[in-house]
Amino acid sequence: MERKRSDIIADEIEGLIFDGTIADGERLDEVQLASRFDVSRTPIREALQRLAQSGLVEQLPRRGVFVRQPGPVELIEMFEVMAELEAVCARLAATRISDDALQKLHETNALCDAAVEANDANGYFRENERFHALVYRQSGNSFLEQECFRLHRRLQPFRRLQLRLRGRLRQSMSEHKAIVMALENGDGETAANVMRAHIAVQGEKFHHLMASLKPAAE
Amino acid sequence: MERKRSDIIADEIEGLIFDGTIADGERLDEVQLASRFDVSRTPIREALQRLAQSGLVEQLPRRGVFVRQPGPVELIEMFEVMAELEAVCARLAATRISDDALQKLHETNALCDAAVEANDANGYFRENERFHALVYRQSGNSFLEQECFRLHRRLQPFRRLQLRLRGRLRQSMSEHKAIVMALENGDGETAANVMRAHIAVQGEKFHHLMASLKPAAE
DNA sequence: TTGATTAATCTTGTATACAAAAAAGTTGAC
DNA sequence: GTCAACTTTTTTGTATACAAGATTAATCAA
Repeated sequence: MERKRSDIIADEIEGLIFDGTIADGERLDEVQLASRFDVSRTPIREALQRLAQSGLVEQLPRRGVFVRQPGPVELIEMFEVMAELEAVCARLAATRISDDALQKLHETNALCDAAVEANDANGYFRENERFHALVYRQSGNSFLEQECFRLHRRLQPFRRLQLRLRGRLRQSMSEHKAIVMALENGDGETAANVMRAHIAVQGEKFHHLMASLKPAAE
Repeated sequence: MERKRSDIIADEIEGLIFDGTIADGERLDEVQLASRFDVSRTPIREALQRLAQSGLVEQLPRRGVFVRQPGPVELIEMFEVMAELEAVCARLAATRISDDALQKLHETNALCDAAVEANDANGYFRENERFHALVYRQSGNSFLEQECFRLHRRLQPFRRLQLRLRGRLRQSMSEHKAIVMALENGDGETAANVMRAHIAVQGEKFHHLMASLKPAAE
């Protein structure tokens, strides 16, 4: 199934927002975007409506659409929900996971480990994504899986920042291992608790996240 | 903030799908809908894209949009996620709820009780909604609250069916009371577990849900 | 009759034209 | 100089026109 043009444009605009080309609070001019992407206003409007529904921009009727980056409070809230959703995945996965998937988790963790040793942040990031995607899948609930991906995607630009914390990679790795161990033991509660703590914004992570928001806030 | 026309149309189309005017799998003809609502294709297309994003219809590029009602498996999955989300709300609310909100929960339950005695299904339904909305709010996480409302709304047409179960109302009431008690005690785990079981589709509820789907399945 | 190839029709996707509302600019009174 | 009412311009929302892909119908060969 091929993608629609407006979906591609929506993704591109999303990119422009994430990389700061379009700043928070700024109005997204339809004609300007139309000329930038060399299309008419119609597909631009479709893309903007898609972004409005995903919450990345706010659409004020008859006034225009504006970039609305989440503030500190909303961001904390979103991470809390992400932590809870992933915790649910972990708990459900504990009783539903396949041996094959457990094997894959071990493999992914090994690659993660190697990336940490090699100080390969990108490699770590990639395998980390894979780890979490595997847990989503092993929840055995594809609707839950989709919801997790949706929120994960929305938090992506902020999530990446977290990993920059000194020593965070190693701690994150040990949490991954604890999660896999709990899954192997079929201990859903432990898996959920570790996963929740793994995602949750707390302690130094909180301060770091706040610090990363400073520039956008002023 | 006034609503957009296409949003109103989207809601109306949603209604047409829910009340069976437009059946599952049917194609939503743009020109037909345009003449029905006496507008051009433009706002119809906007409405359809909104519905596509909410998952109520599926949009196949260059082919059209089709009603896609959830099948049994997806429905069970959605209810499982709803149960987990509400359980999270309950657990968080246990440590965050205000005295005022606890008071309101008691009041709502009293009205619920009265509706059960009076065999007032609609009244029960209304107060039940209020009860759950209060718990969402008291999670202290407005993003979570919104997500709960979103899924709740999507499950609404199926949720209503559940209450028709003989004796379900009284059991549901006692579950509500157990939840409030747990919240009063600040016992998040109990509140979460009771709430999860309260929403989850299991036992007779499962068979009832399946039975209600039969007509649409054949 | 069946099957495949091509032509006609229908439907979606995009561009443009128009209407209506909001924002910006201007004029004039005080 | 400031504020208010009016005018102009800009911008969104809607309708319509056009382009291109998909579906259906039709033609023709085996």
